[in-house]
Amino acid sequence: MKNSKPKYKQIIEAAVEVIAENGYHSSQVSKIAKKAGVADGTIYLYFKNKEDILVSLFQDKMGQFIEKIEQETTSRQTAEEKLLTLIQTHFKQLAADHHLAIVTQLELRQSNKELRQKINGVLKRYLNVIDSIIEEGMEEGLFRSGLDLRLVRQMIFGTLDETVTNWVMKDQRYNIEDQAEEVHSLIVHGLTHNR
Amino acid sequence: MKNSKPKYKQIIEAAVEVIAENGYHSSQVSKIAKKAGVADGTIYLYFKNKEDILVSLFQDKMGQFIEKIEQETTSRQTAEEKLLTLIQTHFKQLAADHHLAIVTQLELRQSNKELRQKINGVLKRYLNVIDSIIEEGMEEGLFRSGLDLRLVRQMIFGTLDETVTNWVMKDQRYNIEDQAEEVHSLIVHGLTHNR
Amino acid sequence: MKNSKPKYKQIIEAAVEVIAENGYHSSQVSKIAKKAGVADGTIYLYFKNKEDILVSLFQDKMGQFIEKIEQETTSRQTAEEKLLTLIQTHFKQLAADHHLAIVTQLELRQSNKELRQKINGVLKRYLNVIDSIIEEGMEEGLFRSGLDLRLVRQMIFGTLDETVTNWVMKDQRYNIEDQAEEVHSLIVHGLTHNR
Amino acid sequence: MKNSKPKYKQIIEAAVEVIAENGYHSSQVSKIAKKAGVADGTIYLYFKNKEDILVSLFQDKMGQFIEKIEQETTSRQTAEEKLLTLIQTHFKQLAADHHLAIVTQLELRQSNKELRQKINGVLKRYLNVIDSIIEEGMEEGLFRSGLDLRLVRQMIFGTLDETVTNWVMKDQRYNIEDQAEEVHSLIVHGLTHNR
DNA sequence: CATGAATGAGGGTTCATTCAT
DNA sequence: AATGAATGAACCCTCATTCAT
Repeated sequence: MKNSKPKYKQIIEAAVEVIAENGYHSSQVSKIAKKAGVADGTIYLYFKNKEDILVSLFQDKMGQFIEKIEQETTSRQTAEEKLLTLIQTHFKQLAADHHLAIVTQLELRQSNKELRQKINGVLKRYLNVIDSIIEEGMEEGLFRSGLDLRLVRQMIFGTLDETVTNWVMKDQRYNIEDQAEEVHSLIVHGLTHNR
Repeated sequence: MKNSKPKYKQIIEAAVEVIAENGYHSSQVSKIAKKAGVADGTIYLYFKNKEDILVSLFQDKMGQFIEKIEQETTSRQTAEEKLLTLIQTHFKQLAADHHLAIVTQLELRQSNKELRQKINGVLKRYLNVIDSIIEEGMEEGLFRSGLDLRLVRQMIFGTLDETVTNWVMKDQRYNIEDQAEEVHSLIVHGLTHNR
Repeated sequence: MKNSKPKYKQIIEAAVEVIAENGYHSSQVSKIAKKAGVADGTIYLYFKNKEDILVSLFQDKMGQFIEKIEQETTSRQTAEEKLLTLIQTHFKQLAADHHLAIVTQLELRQSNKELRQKINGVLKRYLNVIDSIIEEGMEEGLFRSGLDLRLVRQMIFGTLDETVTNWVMKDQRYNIEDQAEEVHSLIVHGLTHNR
Repeated sequence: MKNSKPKYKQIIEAAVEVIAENGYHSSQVSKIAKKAGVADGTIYLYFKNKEDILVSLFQDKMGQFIEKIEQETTSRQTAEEKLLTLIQTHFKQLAADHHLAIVTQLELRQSNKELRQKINGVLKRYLNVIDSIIEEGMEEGLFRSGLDLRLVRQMIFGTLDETVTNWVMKDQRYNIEDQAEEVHSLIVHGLTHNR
């Protein structure tokens, strides 16, 4: 009675698994349908086309991802603590879902420009969280005032993304959560001596 | 006198243009051949297969790219100056070749895992340059000792890559070279007050 | 009512016709699909690849061919009669299907070694029928004992095959069934006087 | 001075080797040219096209083959002896040139109908030798009069051809010359008791 | 809602042949 | 005579999407 209901979810979960296991280019709609336990045609009752599966997948998973980060960071006091929490939560969540990590860091990047732009739309919410923390830090006087918001955001996101991608490409063989503090320190203090 | 360029070069230049203009997945071998002014079959006298064009393109262009960076940085005195020069040269070169920027930042990422691994092989040389500068900075006492080389490298590369990608995705509408100093400052000093 | 034939059969029949009319090397999959009245892709729902069409065609047609020969021969009393019936049935069946005759005698021989080996596998069953008749004839005392089974089999099959091939190459302009008795006589009695 | 002369021969010998070693469909003109030690274009100074190489090869080799058979058979007294000699010489020559055996029995059969018809033109001379022996045998009273010349010719040629082909397909692992007498006996006396 | 058989467009690669040198 | 770089036509197969049931 309820098992047959959330076909939508079923299909998205299947897509994550199939893409993580087979790679983006070997993830045919029929393979996803099979893994989801539905007929090929059924996919098209829930998704406009194949790309729509991927966008929905990303929206769905990233929505939760960001929500969690929003939750965890708001409870912190200072911008510095919030930033640390953001990094820790970012790492923790991807470490907790190996399939998702592979899909977001490696496989979904192989999509075309159009799809990547939609993906960027989803990411905007995450970037806004980063922006808020930076602005708060500047207001607090903790961070230098006059920072170029866009550049800082790119530094932070670029650093996290590159860090996670390298970890995934190394088959997630080390514990990435252990590196949150050092990454945080690098971002906050840079390469030079902390006074 | 006019077509005296060796076919190999001709084809690589054509590939950059075709990919930049049409996108990775719409860049058929026949389109590249046409742009290069040669027959389809001629491509295969100079390249093993389509992937080989792309790998060669990347090796060729990145080879020059890195070489230039190596040249420019070695003439600088301190690690800090070298890092600034690296960033400036990185930005300057991509700003000077819009097509190449599109190809490396957006289109070539859509390739499959196998090709991306070959691309990473080429990038290694660039990462080594970064590593040397960091190590030099630590020896000089300019940078904190005890930095995790891999993390720092990932921060620097991730930041530059993300910065350039955003600039390309915004259709290169602003001058990225102007941002080199601020990016450098962020990396060296972090978000907090310098001293 | 009219297209009720299963697609599998439809495609095989189309393949025989197309190959007989156009020759092996001009028989593209798309041509077979068109003749069969299905889309190109449909072919691949029923056959693994192009070669599989040809192997299946041969298995299917030769299966019936040999079955018929087995049926007809078993009802005969002596080995000599069985051999005559085998020759008659062999000729009769190919005479009844001109397209098939062209395909088996001329076109399928142009296939590569791999395919020809699979074809030989199918032929084994026919060769076994011949062997049985020879052995029976020797046991009956009708044929010389001590005959080299392999050589005799090769003589019989080689003679029939060459006879049919010549008839096909002469555009099947004479009645090959009329020659069954004389061929039989040659095989059984050789060139010399029958006592 | 003389080494460079018979390019024509050089190319034909190269073709036999290349085809025997690589198979018909993997024997590109460039491969033959390389083995012959000439440039690709040079081939076309001596042969009209690729097919012409193969026809010439067959004419050349079969010319010698048949010549030898003509020589050996004429010196024999009776038709029966001549037939035995024909079989022995046929087997002996192919046994002496493994490459040629592979090419004529297996590889050249993969050619298209047109080429095979030209090949048959060359074989006519061989078939004439067979015909003469049969006619002689009938005149001598050794063979039954009233034999259908074409059928007998097909039986003899079909038997020899099938015998040799089987031997080649079994990688020439046994001595085919040893079987000449038994094959001869089968043809002359058939399956039944020799009186 | 669900199915799954059928569709058909699209592209990398080989290789016989040519021809300027 | 000889070269070999250049040509360009030709084809099998995959897979996202549809639609009759």
